[in-house]
Amino acid sequence: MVRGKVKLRLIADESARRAAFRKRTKGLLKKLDEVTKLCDVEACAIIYGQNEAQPTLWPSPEGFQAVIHRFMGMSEVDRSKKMLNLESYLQERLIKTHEQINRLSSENEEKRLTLIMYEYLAAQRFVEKPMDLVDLDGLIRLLHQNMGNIARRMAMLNATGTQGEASSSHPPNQSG
Amino acid sequence: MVRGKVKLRLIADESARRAAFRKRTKGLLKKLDEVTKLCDVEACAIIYGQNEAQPTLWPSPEGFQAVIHRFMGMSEVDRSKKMLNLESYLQERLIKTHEQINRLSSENEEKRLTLIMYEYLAAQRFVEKPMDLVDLDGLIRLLHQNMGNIARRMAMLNATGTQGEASSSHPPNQSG
DNA sequence: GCACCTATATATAATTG
DNA sequence: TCAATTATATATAGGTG
Repeated sequence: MVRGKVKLRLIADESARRAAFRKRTKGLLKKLDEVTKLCDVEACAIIYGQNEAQPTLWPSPEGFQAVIHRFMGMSEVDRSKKMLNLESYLQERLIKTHEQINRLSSENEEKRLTLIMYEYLAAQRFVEKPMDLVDLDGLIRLLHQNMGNIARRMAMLNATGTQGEASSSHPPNQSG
Repeated sequence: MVRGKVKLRLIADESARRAAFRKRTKGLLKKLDEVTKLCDVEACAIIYGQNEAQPTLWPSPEGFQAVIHRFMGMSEVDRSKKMLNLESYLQERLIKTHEQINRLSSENEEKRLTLIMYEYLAAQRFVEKPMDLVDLDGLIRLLHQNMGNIARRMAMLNATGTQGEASSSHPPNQSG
């Protein structure tokens, strides 16, 4: 019997498949480690094993996050334009949101969403200064209490600054 | 001279390093392809090459996004608890936000933020039904126009349903 | 720089304990 | 199931055009 050589399709035998998965994942991560060290590049990977509760993150949960955040941030160069269409990315997020709405319940989820809200408001300058980064509960209360003011300011800006066109991209065109 | 064997540290010669990078990246992606096919697992990877304008995404920009969204969604099981601390994740986002505030200018960024806002409102049920997924500009107008109503409903919910505690995590404690 | 080549190093399928 | 072994397949460093 020939050793080695397998066809490039799903390994039928389950335990053999798991064995192959363990070995190959190990090999893969080693290669990843090598290429990043040898060539000084940043990289990360995630592998969702069949029976694994947790996906494998490389180089580490934190390292993985860091690289993903770099990617998701899309703020260094305008990678985004060539890599993925922004509109379709937004639409995908929107769809995801709808899928998730029916599942929302936990307090943590509420916190997450409130923070997202804060991101929006801060970016739009509807809230003035960085709030305490630690007290999320306080942040939530603060946002809710201030919704009236925020809405007012939004309405004002909307009334004065509206371009009103739903067509193609032209910047707001206001000087310093 | 001995062929093969290199030490696991940065390759000093630039062109040799780039050659190694190309070869090894190719090999790496092949291995990734193999393990996913042989063992039927979901995986993705991103590699930021030194001189590359775009990072290499595997299996494709779209496939990469899909896996990352699965990960970022954190809604299948409660991976999040073990994998990363939610609070620290939120804080990191918050810091990122502040870093980005000073750079915001493009219309696209405004759209992205508005959509984030919408995610929040939809999840909180402050907007009733899925808006048209295509007309982002319309969505933006709609949100701005409705901020008054939204704020009113928020204030009401806040007044009636407030738990008011800023302490540790305890669920709202409401039965069926 | 790239494509190919070939010697060598490495990864791993199949087997054994 | 896991670890170790070993035969084989594959990846790749260094070389050539």
